Amino acid sequence: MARTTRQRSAIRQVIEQAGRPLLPQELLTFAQQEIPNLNLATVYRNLSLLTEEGVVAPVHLPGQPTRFEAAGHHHHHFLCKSCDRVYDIHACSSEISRLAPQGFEVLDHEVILYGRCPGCRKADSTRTP
Amino acid sequence: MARTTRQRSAIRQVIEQAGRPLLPQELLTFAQQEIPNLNLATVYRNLSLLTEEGVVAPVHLPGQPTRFEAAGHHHHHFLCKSCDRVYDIHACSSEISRLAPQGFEVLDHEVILYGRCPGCRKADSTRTP
DNA sequence: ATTTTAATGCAAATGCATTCGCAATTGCAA
DNA sequence: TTGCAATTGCGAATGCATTTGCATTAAAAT
Repeated sequence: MARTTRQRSAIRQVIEQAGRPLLPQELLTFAQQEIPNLNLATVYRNLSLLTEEGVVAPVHLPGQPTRFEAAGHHHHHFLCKSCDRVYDIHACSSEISRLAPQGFEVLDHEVILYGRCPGCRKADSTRTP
Repeated sequence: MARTTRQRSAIRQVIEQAGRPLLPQELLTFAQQEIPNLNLATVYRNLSLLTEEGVVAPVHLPGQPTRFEAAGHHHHHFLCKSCDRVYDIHACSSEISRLAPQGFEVLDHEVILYGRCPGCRKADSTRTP
C-alpha cells in the first residue's frame, strides 16, 4: 500500500540524521538538497504518514509550530533563545511528577529548558572581547 | 490615558477570580454574565493592555492557544486530559535546570504536568462502581 | 511491457487565533 | 455639561500552519 518514493526516503533520512526536532520548512530545505523541487505539501503528507507508522514523533513547544523528530524514548527539550534551534535533553528527574498537589493524578510530563546552546555561547563570547 | 470601562473591569475581575489560566473565549463567556454583548475583540484588546500593565500574564502550553491568568510569581501548570482545564502548580524543583548537558546555559524553564484533576478523578470513580 | 493506483507538485482552500477599520459610544477632564 | 479622545461592537481582514483538489508522474504488481 505505502510505496517507497525518492521524496519519502529523503524526508525520512533527513529526520533520522538531524538529531534534533525540525520544522516542516527546515526539513523541506534540507531535503531539497536531494530533491530540489520537493514540495512542502509532500513534506506534510509524509510527516503524517511516518507519524502514524511510529517512525517520527511530533514535538510541540509552547507558542511554536509543530516540529518533528525521529521517534524514540521519553526525553525533554532545550530551546535556544538565540538561534531558535531545539535540542533533545536525555535526562529526566523522577521528582518532576511529584510537583503536583495532593489529589492530582500525573500521567505524563514535559520539561522545556530555555537558554543558550553551546554554539551561541561561543559566538557571543567571540563578539564580546 | 487608560480609562476604566465596564468591560475592562469585568474582564479584569474574571481573570483575577478564576484562579487558573483562561482561554480568551472562556473569559468572554464568563464576562458576558456581566456584560451580555461583550465582544471577543474587546477581550483581546484588554488582554493585551492588561498584559502590558503587568496585571495579567499569558500562559503558553504546547499545541494550545494562549491562555491568560493573573500575573504572579514563577510557577508551573497541570493540564487535565479529561476536562482540558489548566491548573497552577506552585511547586518547583531546583533540579530541573540541572537536566541540561554541559555547555548549555539555562535561563528559564517550564514544566507541564498532564493527567486528571481531582474533580475528574472523582467523576470517573463515580461512573465505575 | 503494461496496467494500476499511490504519490507528487502546484495552487487554491481551510481553519484558527488574533487583529483591524470604522462608525457609534462613553469615560472623564475642563 | 460639554467636548474630545479612548473604547467598544461588529464584521471583515490577517497571518499562519496545515490541508486539499486535481492533473500528472512514477512505483510496483501483473
